[in-house]
Amino acid sequence: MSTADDTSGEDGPWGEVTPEAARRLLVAAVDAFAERGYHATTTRDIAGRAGMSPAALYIHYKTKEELLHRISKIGHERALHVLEAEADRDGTAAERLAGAVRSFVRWHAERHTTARVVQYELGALGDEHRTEIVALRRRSDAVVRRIIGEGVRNGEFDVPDVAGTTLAVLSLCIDVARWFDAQGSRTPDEVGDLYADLVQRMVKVRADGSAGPR
Amino acid sequence: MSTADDTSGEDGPWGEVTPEAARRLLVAAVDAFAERGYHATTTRDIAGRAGMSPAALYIHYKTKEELLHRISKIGHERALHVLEAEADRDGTAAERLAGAVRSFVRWHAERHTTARVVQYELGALGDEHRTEIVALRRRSDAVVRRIIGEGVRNGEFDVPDVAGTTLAVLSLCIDVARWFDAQGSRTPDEVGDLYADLVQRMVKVRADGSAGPR
DNA sequence: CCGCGCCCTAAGCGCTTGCTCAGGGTCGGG
DNA sequence: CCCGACCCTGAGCAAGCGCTTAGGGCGCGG
Repeated sequence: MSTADDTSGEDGPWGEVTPEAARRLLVAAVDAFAERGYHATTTRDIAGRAGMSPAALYIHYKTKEELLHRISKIGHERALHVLEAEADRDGTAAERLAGAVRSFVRWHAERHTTARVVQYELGALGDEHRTEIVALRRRSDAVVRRIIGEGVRNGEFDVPDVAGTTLAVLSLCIDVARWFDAQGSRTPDEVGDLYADLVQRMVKVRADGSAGPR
Repeated sequence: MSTADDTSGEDGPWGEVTPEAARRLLVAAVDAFAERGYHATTTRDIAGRAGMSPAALYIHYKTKEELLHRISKIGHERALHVLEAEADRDGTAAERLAGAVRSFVRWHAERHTTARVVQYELGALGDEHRTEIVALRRRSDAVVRRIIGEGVRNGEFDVPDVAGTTLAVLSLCIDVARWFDAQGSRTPDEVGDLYADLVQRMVKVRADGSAGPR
């Protein structure tokens, strides 16, 4: 019946999708795409979950791919917003990195249904739509890279390969969407705290004075 | 410890697929599944890449899903073998963990086409086939957990949450298959070294005597 | 009451899908 | 020469796909 989507702290993740019927279709599409994948989901399935006939979908969306694009764009924007909000706070680089990882991971765990579509189904987008989304992802990368770079510059962090470590941190967070199980024993908060700690350890200078590898 | 177990070479990992035509079909399927995804790949596409007619596929495989199963099973077995070989070496827990991560990551980068199919398309397997594969994945988890647990017990590692950290380490390695780009600037060896170092930092005790989080 | 616009549906079109099947090359043993 | 055995193909079937179109139900100004 209901999905894990209604546990959000905001009044509604898809509140900005304006005609109510269009929103119902979009939420149904998120569930279906997350469960079966984009290509294995039929327009009849989406419409059925929204309580409509297959034809109703095409009143609100031009194609099935446009639905995916809307989901992917809004999802990426939300995730990027979460990341930027933490990155723009005051505090040490370590505090901001921990906050960013914690919030970003929590978002991917809480909203793992959406996140799975957003992360898994990039390849199903058309060419122009995909390049638009890839630009959003590059901004996420830039946010994390900036924090790590600042930490390195002011001596908080010891990171020989900033670009590679940024990639690894983002990869770690994003992959939460793949394995997180709402029925499992870990809450999104717990995973966020665990990951924030692990990432801290990856970047912080070590008191024993050992330099980086090589 | 076996000497002639080298899996390198161009046709490398699929040597055990015995009729040559069946192997050609399987390699074609790996490429197609990795490029477009299982559900977006047609049997005509696979057969075409192998230089055969669509009907030829069904002489060697009963269904398209059986092809995916064969790929997924062999891929998981190879990856697990790589992991276990490093875990069974002599040395400290830190050395074995670093070796396991380095080899596992290198495998996912070098063979990222196969790895992508293996990791992305689990959900497209039938029920019995999927449970069989999930059992293999649990064994990978057990291997890493054992090393980390040993390091904790003998004081090499400081890991408050062994199960969670194991999950994170495996997630980090596996996700390499998603983002690794053969045309990119990083070689599989470089990524393996980088990741082995990052994982070391995640688990090793810190000389400044700080305890874990909380 | 009518008539118009807004949403929606029943029906179905053209095409592709996974898969089947009767038959055709080729080759070694009689 | 014929013979199955072995692999493979051309043609195609039933089902399902994304998407379209003609029209129905309903609220509302007149």
